[in-house]
Amino acid sequence: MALSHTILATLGNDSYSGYDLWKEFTECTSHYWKASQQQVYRELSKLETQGAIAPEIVPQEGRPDKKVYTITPIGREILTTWIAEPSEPMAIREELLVKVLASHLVSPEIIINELQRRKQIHAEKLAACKAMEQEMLADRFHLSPTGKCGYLNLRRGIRYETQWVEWCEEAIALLKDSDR
Amino acid sequence: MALSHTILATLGNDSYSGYDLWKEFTECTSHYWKASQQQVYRELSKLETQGAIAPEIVPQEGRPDKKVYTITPIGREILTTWIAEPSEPMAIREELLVKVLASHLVSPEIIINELQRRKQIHAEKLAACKAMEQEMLADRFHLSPTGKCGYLNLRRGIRYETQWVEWCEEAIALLKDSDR
DNA sequence: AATATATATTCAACTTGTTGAGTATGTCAA
DNA sequence: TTGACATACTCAACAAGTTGAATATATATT
Repeated sequence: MALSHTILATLGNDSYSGYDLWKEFTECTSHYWKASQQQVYRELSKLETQGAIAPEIVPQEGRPDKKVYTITPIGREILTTWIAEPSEPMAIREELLVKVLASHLVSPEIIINELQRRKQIHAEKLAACKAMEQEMLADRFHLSPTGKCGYLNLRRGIRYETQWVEWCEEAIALLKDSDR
Repeated sequence: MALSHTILATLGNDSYSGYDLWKEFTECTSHYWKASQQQVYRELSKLETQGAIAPEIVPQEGRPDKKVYTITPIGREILTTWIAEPSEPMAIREELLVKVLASHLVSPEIIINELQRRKQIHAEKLAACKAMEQEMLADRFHLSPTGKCGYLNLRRGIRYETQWVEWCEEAIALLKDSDR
């Protein structure tokens, strides 16, 4: 939807290579977006064509050279214009909710097992987020403007995972009840 | 990602025309998915080709005729197989989070105003969801297997909107603090 | 009578996201 | 020394999602 803006926003905080960006977007702590390697590289080459980002080839020892991208004034302009635009809420688009919606067509154990598995996944993510929050709060970086912005994203992640865990519990309880 | 499955899941509960489905997917109470008219009609024609759904032309007075689709045994088979597969968590992919991530590049008022606007939107959605919950709880339909599934989706929606409101408040407070 | 809104569907072009393969270098452990 | 893994990037094909327009009928408002 707006991967190019997400890349620009990330490059607004620091310089990254395509590979580094991809890792950012696949890590579980990156709650705001996800993207495949191919998508990241494609968007980077588009942004480079637009002049929004500038590459610098960084030779490395023992590893392939990497292209490190930095945001340009043009890119910064695109980014700040976009930030100032109002943005509408996005849909959840969560498969699990769709499955629950029609789960009366399958035996309750199937969906209860799935809900239990998902609860576990979200509980683990939540633990990882909370650990990261402790790290952030420790180094006082969270008090800087950039740090605060990152911290708020993490806070959203914590709330998000907390809710999933709670909802899974609620759903399991209700569906188990109908089982009886 | 899986709009066809979402359509099948919806048709698993009741029969719908393309237009009715589109309305379902654009209503704020449909928390699980959203889709454009064009997407809905395209997926419907694909599903019809597959034999997963069967159309019935319903003549109407004073309105264009409509094609009402009903799920077939083939469609039910596709749906139940899909429900039984494990599904991984989806990314949030929320523009507002990306904007907050780079919001230190713009003046704080811009992002605070946007957060206030969004808080308002989510508060309204939350109120609508809660009203719908009261309706559901009143007619005892929520005790049936199909009703429970729909109710759980609504509960997820309530939790989702609640969290947005709370997070917006937290974000506004933290960013106002840095303003001083 | 004209305009706006709601119902109901279809076509075309485009952007974004997914999947799979392919190239290349280096580290670490069995 | 073979295999697994991590770094680093590219190409191609396809599926899914978005945007804009077009067609048609009926109701409500101005």
